Amino acid sequence: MKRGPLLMRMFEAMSGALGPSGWWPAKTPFETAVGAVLAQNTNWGNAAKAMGNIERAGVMDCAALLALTPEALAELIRPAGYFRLKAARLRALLEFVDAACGGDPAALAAWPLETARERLLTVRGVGPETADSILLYAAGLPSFVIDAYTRRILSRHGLAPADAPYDELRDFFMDALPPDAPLYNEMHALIVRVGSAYCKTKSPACRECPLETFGDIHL
DNA sequence: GCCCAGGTGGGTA
DNA sequence: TACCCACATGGG
Repeated sequence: MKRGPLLMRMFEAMSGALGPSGWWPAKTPFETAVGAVLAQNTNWGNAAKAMGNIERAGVMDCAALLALTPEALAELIRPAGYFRLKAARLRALLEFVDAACGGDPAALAAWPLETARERLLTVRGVGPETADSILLYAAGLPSFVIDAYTRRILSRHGLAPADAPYDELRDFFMDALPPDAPLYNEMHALIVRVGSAYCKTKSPACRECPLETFGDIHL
């Protein structure tokens, strides 16, 4: 089976079992971008606690966050882990968003996709996954997001090696699927939902997984 | 107490 | 280029 139809079958299997995702779990493009940094290598629940702290402090805004001292920002985001590191990364992203997007990352949509991506990648602390998350979920541009769950699911179904380079896996999806942001959005959301519920690091747990019988190769 | 979670960048050979 | 490591909290 060609890759496009295969991926669409995978999409249908997950979508049929789980229903619509309504992702990213943030209210605005700005919150989405903040969340993308806070969630790096971190349980979403912890990132959400940090987001709640920012919200309650009344500083969920580019200028307001930039006005905080690095120490105050770090303290607000402590529950997200790596809080000193992430305070510096978040600040770098905020400076970029302020200078290049007038404080709203949704404005990235005014640029061609790969141009916006290259510029985001110049920000210290923004790697390919964070950049693609912002492009897709905050700016609505069709940039497919590869994360740990995507790697694990592809590799467990024999579709790609787990340690393949990021951009290769991104191309794996983008060469096979039409450049459709809502499709990429929901596909990645479903992958994370399936991955976090069924596809654990240890013990494949494919029983009851919507992808248990997907494709010819599965565990 | 141990393992894990929606990465990234810097250092060393 | 290819590893190896630091970064840190909170839940199961």
